[in-house]
Amino acid sequence: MIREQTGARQSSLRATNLALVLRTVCASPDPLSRAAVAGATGMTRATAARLVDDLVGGGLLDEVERVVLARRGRPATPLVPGARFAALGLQVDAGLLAARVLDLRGRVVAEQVTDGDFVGSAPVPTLARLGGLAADLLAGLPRNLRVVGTGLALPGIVDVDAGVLLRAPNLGWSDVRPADLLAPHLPSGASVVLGNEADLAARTVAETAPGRPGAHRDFLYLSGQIGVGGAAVLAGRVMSGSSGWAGEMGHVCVDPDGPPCRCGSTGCLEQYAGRHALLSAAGLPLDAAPGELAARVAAGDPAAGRALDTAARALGVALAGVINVLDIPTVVLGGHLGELAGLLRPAVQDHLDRRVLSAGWRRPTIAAADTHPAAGATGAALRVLGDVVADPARRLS
Amino acid sequence: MIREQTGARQSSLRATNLALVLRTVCASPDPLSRAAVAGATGMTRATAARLVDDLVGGGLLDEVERVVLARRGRPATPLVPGARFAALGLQVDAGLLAARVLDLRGRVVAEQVTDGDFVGSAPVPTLARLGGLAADLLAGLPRNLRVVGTGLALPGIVDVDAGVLLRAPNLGWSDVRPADLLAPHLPSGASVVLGNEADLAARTVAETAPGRPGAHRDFLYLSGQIGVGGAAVLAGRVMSGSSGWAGEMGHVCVDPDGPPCRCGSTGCLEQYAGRHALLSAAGLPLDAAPGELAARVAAGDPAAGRALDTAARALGVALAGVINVLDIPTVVLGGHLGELAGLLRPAVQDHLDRRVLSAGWRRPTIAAADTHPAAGATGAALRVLGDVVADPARRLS
DNA sequence: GGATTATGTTCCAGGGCAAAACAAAACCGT
DNA sequence: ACGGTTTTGTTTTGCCCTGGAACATAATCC
Repeated sequence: MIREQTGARQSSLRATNLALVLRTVCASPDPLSRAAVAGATGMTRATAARLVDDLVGGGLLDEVERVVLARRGRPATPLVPGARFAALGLQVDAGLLAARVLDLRGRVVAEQVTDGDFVGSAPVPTLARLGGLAADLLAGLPRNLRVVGTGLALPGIVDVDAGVLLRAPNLGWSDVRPADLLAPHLPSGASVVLGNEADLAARTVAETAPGRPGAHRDFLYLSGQIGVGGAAVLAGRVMSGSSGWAGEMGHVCVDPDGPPCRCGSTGCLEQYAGRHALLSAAGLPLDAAPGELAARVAAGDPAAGRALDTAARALGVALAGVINVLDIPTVVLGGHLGELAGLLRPAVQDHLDRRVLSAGWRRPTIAAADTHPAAGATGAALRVLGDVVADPARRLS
Repeated sequence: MIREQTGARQSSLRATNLALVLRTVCASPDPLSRAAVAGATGMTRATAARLVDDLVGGGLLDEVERVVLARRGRPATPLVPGARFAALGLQVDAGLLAARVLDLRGRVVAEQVTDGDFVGSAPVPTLARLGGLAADLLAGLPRNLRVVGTGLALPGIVDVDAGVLLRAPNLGWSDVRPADLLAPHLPSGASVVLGNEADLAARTVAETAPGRPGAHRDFLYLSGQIGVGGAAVLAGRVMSGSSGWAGEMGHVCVDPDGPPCRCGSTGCLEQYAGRHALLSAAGLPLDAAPGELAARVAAGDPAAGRALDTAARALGVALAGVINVLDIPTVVLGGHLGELAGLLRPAVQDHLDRRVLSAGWRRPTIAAADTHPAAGATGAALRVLGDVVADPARRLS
């Protein structure tokens, strides 16, 4: 007999409503009162107040000083997400290591980002170095801050459930269990959740703080790194696929007769719009900044212009295919593609208008992510805090 | 103030559990007893029995005669989905009109399928004719059968919420509101839910009866019609995109330098693997059966072989892209592609193995749907009955 | 024919929310 | 200054739903 799903009981009701209240407060751009929570959720003030009290008791919500407000009636007690809860977000990328502590309000409590070249590095020392960064960060935190978990963003294919990095081409890693290597540096018993870097970067676009919706809720995120990663976000949730390996948009085939890709296929998007591909097609060194390419295009350099056109065409073809399948007509460009968004947009838009079937009804839009460095680390922390927001009852008990 | 979501109350709890019980019984291949429901859901026998009693009272579950079973203890009362509830599924396709009544047990209570050529037909008479079919069907039903709603499968882009068929290229229809045209023939007050034909056909793969899981739960469905439609199914749910326009896999670009498509793009999958494209590339008339093509390939006809190879390559390229983005490594072929699945599989599999990034960890599989004619009509009925299973409380009150 | 066993039912207690009355703390007007 | 008004937060009461345990039922087994 297969357990379909567990039946809901009174405590489930409570857990659901606690989550709803916390989510409502987190989602609001400015502090809500108990009465406002009741209004937003349709609950009675009595019920909302009781749930809020419990959340405040557990530290998941804080009552803050009321600012002067010229309004009639008894003054409200403003509620904000609890500052005591935080999560550690880590990131390993080809060019950097990052550790960042984010609290439930979405504030960066502490961070440490170090540049470096980790292409072809060995997993053990690299993760040990990252663990060291994390340990330093945690040691300097206020005593009363509760770090509820750790997330780690990795540039490759990750088996989330098993906690294994299967393959990270840019790092040259495969079959690594980072949690085991990080454990010595983290507080004992701390769990480490893995995630794909693009998925987690996309999450920072979907939510600006734990539970707070960002500028877009439905979009395709394209992360321009050495390769090209991506993620599809629907209703604010990153689609991770049936095994969490989704979002490899860099290997969508743009031209079956195109150049071979190291993945074994031919004509992958990455071969046209990846950072290395773009720069070398423009005749620039591989470590040049995207801004340099933009400057050359502006100066009328024909090779640079051609490289950009080729990339735009490839992006258009690949994205149109994805949009036709998923019906998500908003594209957010991150990484070097975000920096070049201004130059890429006209041509990409043109291709999308022509190749997306529903373009006549809803024209696809292209936006640039305002990426901060190491967005993956922030996303990893958001991922952990998202669990807290989704099930606060577990933290109360 | 935006209403986040409504708070859960006692009645929500009950509604959730009623749905859970009904879903559990529907999902089970053979009848369950009250105690078995309790076991499967983790509820106590008392609670499960109470919920079952309510569902039986409302006709959503039936107690059936117990067959002799050599087991100790008080004999159980077998429960099955209620036979009183049914839904009407309709379908308009380029080659047929169909009306089918499906009950909650997934049995076809009545059906009527008529062939015809509706390419370039006028919406009003065609839908009137379909309405006539439906009316005849409904008139002949047993008096005690409750038809809870109507679903309509259409071969085109549908705005589900607005109830508008935006564009159906094969029919030559655009901006049609079928509900208005069907209403005169249906019982007054009956609602008509629209859906894309491929989405609904995919649903028949995902569930064999209302709430009963089919052979696959996560798969890409490709429906070979005149064009090529499709749907992505994740966890048994058809992904309809942010506006319900998803699944247009026929217009994924396979080769940007390929032949122009009537959609305005170039090198769409449909131009290689669509029924017309395949047949004409093989030198067959457009109304030939897929079996004829298969026969020619078997006989060693070079043109037919080339057509099939081209289609397989295009399918491989397009599907690999989708699998890389969505991580759904199971493909189910329907329509003429299903009939040719045996011949297509080796080459498509080959392309997928090479182009899917995660193929090394989980090899993509290709299956053929055992399509019955007018699967869209069945899917449309399943869609309506799915609402009943999802919220039985509404039917009790 | 009694013991055993599994199913279905009945009864009571506890937890959680709704509704309404009540208390509190501000602003407004005279 | 002081009562009226208004909005927020709290308390009380009642209802609904599930859990748990005891009981009733209907078969098989020995």
